[in-house]
Formats: sequence, C-alpha cells, structure tokens
Amino acid sequence: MATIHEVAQKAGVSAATVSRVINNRNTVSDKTRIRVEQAIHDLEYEPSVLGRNLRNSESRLLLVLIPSISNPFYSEIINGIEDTAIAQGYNILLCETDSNPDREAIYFNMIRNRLADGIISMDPTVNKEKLIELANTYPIVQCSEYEKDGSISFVTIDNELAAYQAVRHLIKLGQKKIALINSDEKFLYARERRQGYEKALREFGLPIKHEWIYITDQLGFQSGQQAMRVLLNLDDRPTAVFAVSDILAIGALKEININDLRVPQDIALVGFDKISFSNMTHPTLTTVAQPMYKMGCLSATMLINKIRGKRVDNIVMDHELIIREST
Amino acid sequence: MATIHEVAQKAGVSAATVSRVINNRNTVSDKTRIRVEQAIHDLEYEPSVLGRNLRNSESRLLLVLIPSISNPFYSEIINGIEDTAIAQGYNILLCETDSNPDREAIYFNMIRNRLADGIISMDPTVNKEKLIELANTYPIVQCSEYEKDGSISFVTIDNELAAYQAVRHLIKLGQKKIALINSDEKFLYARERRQGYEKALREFGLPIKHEWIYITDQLGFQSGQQAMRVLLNLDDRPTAVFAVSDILAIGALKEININDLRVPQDIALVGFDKISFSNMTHPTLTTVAQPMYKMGCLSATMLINKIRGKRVDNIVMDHELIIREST
DNA sequence: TTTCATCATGTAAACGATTACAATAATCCT
DNA sequence: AGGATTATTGTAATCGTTTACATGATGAAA
Repeated sequence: MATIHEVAQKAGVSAATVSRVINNRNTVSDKTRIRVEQAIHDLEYEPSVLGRNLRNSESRLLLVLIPSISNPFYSEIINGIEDTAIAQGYNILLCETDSNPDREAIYFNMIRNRLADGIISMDPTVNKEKLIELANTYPIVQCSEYEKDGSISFVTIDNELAAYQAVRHLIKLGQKKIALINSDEKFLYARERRQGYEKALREFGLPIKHEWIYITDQLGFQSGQQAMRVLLNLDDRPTAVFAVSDILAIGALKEININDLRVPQDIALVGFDKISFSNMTHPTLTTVAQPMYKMGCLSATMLINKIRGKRVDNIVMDHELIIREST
Repeated sequence: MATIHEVAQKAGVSAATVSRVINNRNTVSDKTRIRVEQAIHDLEYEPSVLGRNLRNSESRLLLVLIPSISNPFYSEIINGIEDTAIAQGYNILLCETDSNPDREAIYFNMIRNRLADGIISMDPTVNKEKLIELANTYPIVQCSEYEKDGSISFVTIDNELAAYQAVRHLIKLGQKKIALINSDEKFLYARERRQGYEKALREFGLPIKHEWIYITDQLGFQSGQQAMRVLLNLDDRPTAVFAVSDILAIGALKEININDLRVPQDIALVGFDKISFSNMTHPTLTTVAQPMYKMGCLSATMLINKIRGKRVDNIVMDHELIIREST
C-alpha cells in the first residue's frame, strides 16, 4: 500500500499538499490538485486510518455493547445505528458482552485507548458504576436500558405505559386472571413493566396475585417455557399471560401447545418487542412494537453529537400495541 | 489519559524503558520495573493502541462479514470466532453487509487502511472478484460459504452429504414425494444441497420432479411460507419437504399450520442449521446441525495463523442429523 | 518601480508508541 | 588493578498522517 509520501513524490509535491487535497483544503491550485488526484488514483492510494487517527486522536469507530447478538430484539436497532453512523463517516464495532464483566472491561478499555470514539450501550447488566464513571470522561449513550439518575444520556420508550396498555388490552377483552412473566428485576425495563402491569390491574379493581407473577433468571425460550409450566400447574390457573419479551412469550406458547390448550380461547398471550418471529408462531403473537430502527438512528445521532461536543437531550419514544391472533 | 512519556517522567526513566516494562522485555532491572509499574498504576496509564499499531502496522482487529445479524445461524459461529480471537489478543468487528456492495467496499477498505488485520467472510453474496483479489494481498478466510477454485482458505461442512442424508432419512421413513425448498442457487451451499437432494432421490429410484423444487429469492420466513403455499397448491402434492434452512422450514411450517395439516402425518419437514428456534416450534423441527461454534473457533484460528504468516489447510467439518418431531 | 496583500506550497513538529543502536554501569576473571 | 563481558538504560529514528508556520511567487495598488 502506497503512503502519502510516495504519492507526493509521484506528483512532485510535498506530503502536506497531498494531505490538503485529500481533506479538501481550499488552498490548493487546480493544477496541482489534478496532478495529485492522478497520482492518488495511479497508486491506488488509501490514507492510513492509523496515521490519521493518531494525529487527530480520533478513530471514527463507535462501540455498540449488546449482551447477545442472538437476541433478535437488537437487530433492528443495530441497523438504525449502522445506517446513521456510516452516513456520518463512522463505523461501528458490535461488541457482544455475554454479560461478562471481563469482556466488558476489554471494550471499556478500547475507548480509553482511543480506539473508539464513543459507546452505545444496550446492555442492561453492564457494570453500572464503571459505565457511569466512564461517561464522565467519554461520550456514551444508552439505548433502551438507562440510568434513572440521569447520569448518562439515553433513548428509550415508556415501558410502564406500554405494559399498562398491553394489560389493559387484555382486561378490555374480559380477562380477569392475568399472569406476568417478567425478566430479572435487576433490569430497569423489568421493574417498569411490572409497574405498568400492576397499575392496570389496580385501576380495574383486579387483585395482584403473588403466584401469577413469575420472574425468570434467563432470557431464552426455555425460561418462558419453564415459567408457563409453573403457571399452568397452579390451582388457580391464569387465563391470560403478559410476557415482557416475545422470546419469553414464544417459550410460553410452546408449553401451552404441548398441553393441548388453545390460544387465545384457553389462554390469551401478549409479548413485547415485535421480533420477526412473533409473526411466525401459530397463532401469531399480540405484542408491543418499539420503533427499534428509529431508536437506533437516534442513539447514533445523539452519540455523534456528543462526540462533537454538543449538548443532547434524552429521548422517550412512542410504542404501539400490535393486536394479533393470540388475544 | 496519560502518555508513556508522563509515566516515564514520573518514574524517572525514559519512555523506552517504560515500553520495555509494558512489553515484558527481560532487560529491565527489578528495581526500575517496580518503579515503572507503580507509576503506570498511579497514572492509570493504558497504552494507546493507535500509537502502538501505527508503529507495528497492525491493528489486532479482525473483520467478520455477515449478510445480516438477524439471521440466527451466524450467532453461534460468531461466538466461536469471538472467544478464540479474544484469547489471542484480537478484537472482532462485526460487519453487516446487507449484501450491499457499498457497505462491503467500506469494510474492504478498512483492511487496506490497516485498520483491520484480516477478514472472516460468511457472506455468500459478496463481490467474489474483489474478495479474491483482496485475498492475494491480505489474510482472508471464508466460513461456511467458500470458493470452489480454492483461491481462498475456508472452513465448511459437506453440504451435499448433509442434504443427501437428510433426504435419505425421509425416504427411509417411507416418504416418496419429497419436495425441496432451496435458496437462490447463486449460493454454493444451495447448489450443493440440491445435488445431495437429487442424489438421494436417484439412489432410491425416486423421480426428480421439477415442480417439487421451489427456489426462493429471499432468506426470510415469508419466503418459506410462500414456497409452501405454492407446493400445497400442486395437483400432485408432496408429502415431505426438505428446506435448506430452518428459517425457510419454519415459514413452511407456518403455512402448513394455517392449512390445518398435521406435521409429520400429512407433511414431514426437515430443516437445516439447528437454530435455537427450531426447538420451539410445534412440532419441533428435524434439522441438520452444523458445529457452528467450532467452525467459528477454527476460522478464527486459521485467520490468525494466516496473519502470522503460517500456511493453513482448508477444513471440512462433520455435521449431524437431528431427528425430532417433524419427521 | 516599490510595497503589500494574497495565494500556493513547503518545512518541520507533532501524535504515542517501539526498537536498533549507543552508552554507561556493574560484574567477573586473571 | 585492568580488561573483558554483560546487564541496564538512554537516544533517536520510525510508523503515516495533519497542520502551524515560514517562504516564495504573483498580482494589485500607489
């Protein structure tokens, strides 16, 4: 690969002039500009990002922290982030943390090393103290999950309201015995969605029954299936279930199917996220849609603004209840 | 962030000595080593990857090209790549190409720029000429999809054999009317799996019926559903289906369910990939498992060996037919 | 013609590390 | 003690850019 000096030599100018041509500095005469461009073309020269970044101390790389790429919830968000970032000349580095603090530490170091210019974190299990500390010094935004104390900028939806509306939808359909399959409540979204669930029940004078709330420790299908197994074995069996993620809902659906119960006649089911699979189940799943692509775009824009030193405001986006066959 | 010079000053030595301490060069006395380490600790110094890489002209970053992160097939492979890479001191950059040549070009340039040390490509729709050309100069390996001419190192499975065994399994169950839902045959795996399908039919004296082979142009659920719709409308309807991916199979299953047909009694179904969803459908899906995690590990090892200048051999891995409820 | 702007280009110093080589200090051997 | 090794450290060049500053050329105004 040619360097800037070889180009300079070939064009009969100094490296500085070549650099000016590359960066569209206006102080280059048309004559030399053309000569330089010709040389760049002939040598197939590409500026070394390493050299440039060292000098400018920026890398134009954004870190995106997610717990697991296999969770389809993140796919659309990432598309949004990627499209926006590329349009602004940034590349993104997808970092799967597996909720593993060691991995996280590696990625945190990348920003200290100047190998990345900023972080978008979607990892709810992230080491909060470290992240907040890092956010004092470096540009960081959170997407979906966020810190209540406002120490880190974020893009999210109103989880409580969304859950409230989903449960209200079930109540309006005449459901009285509504269970909740929740994630670990160390996640803010889990706590908020539970609030919404309870709020809806209270508002319509329905009891909040302890045993109708199942909290999973994992996020996979199996957890949803396991949860449903427990709920179906209750003496006073619920007739509707609100699961805080489609993945959990699909696991639950599996267990319902195994027991030869019908959805929605015997058990109505609502999920959350509108992942593409939720439309492939039989029956299709009622769910809450988040504007994932848009959230991705906005997080990226927000982060890039932060990097450029602008002030940014937190964003709470709208959601939408998608009513399908399972209710 | 402190630089190496500040550390040197604080420890009362030269930057060279600090560098030697960091890189475990043995030519440093214990006395100074301890002083330097103390200074590094006090200043919370982290070496700048940018500076180091510029000097060494390496970035310790690996590019992983995938068409779409939302395809769960890639998740496990990526886990394998990531674990191996991190263990060897490399980070990976997940690049979603969306099969878009412009995006691809961006990522190809990163390796020219020295921003990445190598590429693992899993993108079958990749611009082949460019990739081959790049592979002449830079370390590149292909995982899963590969070039028949052997111009690029690869890790893969024996797609033809796997398809052959899947179809033979159906035949052994007494199936005589077996359809194929295939991907676009620009993909090598699609061509190979079709070969396996036809080979099994021929071997057992079954006819290869033109209208029982449906070729999709997309890879999503919808395509599988659409394919099944067509197959079900045939006068001479097949009683078994081999789909070349679980995603297509799940789409097909959806359509079968809609038509109130039973699996496997009315239609038997085999998928490919053993994605986690394939165990959540009702009934669960018979499928072909690829050792995805292992394939990821081996690709990463292979690439790192290439980067280090070693010769590497192509690898064909074993697969396994997973028999479940759908057959 | 002289004097100033203005414009185009070159020079050289960064950026933050690594490392060949040189220089010094410590140790050993006779 | 004197000379030869060896261990430790420093000096300075280098990687490939960008950019403040200096320089020289050109043209306009007086």
